[in-house]
Amino acid sequence: MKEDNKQTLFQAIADVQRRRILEILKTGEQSVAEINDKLDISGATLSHHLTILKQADLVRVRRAGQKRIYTLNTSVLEQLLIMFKNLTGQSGE
Amino acid sequence: MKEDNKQTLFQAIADVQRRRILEILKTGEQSVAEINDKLDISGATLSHHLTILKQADLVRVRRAGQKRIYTLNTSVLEQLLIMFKNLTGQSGE
DNA sequence: TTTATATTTAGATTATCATCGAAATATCTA
DNA sequence: TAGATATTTCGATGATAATCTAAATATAAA
Repeated sequence: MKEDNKQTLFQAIADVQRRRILEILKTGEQSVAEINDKLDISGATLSHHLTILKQADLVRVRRAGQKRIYTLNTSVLEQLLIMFKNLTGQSGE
Repeated sequence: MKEDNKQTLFQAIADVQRRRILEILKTGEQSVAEINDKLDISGATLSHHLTILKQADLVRVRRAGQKRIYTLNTSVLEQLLIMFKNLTGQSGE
């Protein structure tokens, strides 16, 4: 993975709200409004965070009527875990 | 682990120079000057990054004459790996 | 004890980032 | 088509953060 993408990924998970969004999405795909119910930030701020997570390819979106449904992208999460192991030399076992 | 410490950890690894420092230390303990030889930043900036890594408890220091020798703190790296796995929902195997 | 070496601290600058309210866009429904 | 709902975009603001040079501190050597 290119260093730029790596940086985008590590940066994306550096924010506590974005990590919360990822954990919320772990429980299943959800609309923006549903995610927003579980956080204490404005819609504009949530939208901003979702943009960053999208850029990092950590989440995917699809439309459903007026709603937009966000899901986790597990393959990138796997890559992230591998990069972390490489970073630290931890085998994880 | 407290959310504050978690944030400190994720923040610490969000910077590319600090990740480089961790990778440099993977090859073994080193003095500040030795680390600096492998990076293209000023001594002051390196010192700043080392402070942040120390606060996150990702590295440890000991003195040896005028030098200060930095080492990785593997136990915190293990904890961080666990947090990564939790975040990503990946078993890692 | 003066000088050299190693590293940190101080202070300043510039850039990035999280956040908000308001406005814009897009879709659906009546 | 008009109004309601869902989400994003705009523009601004305050807070952090990365970086540098210069000065300070600490240790070692001459």
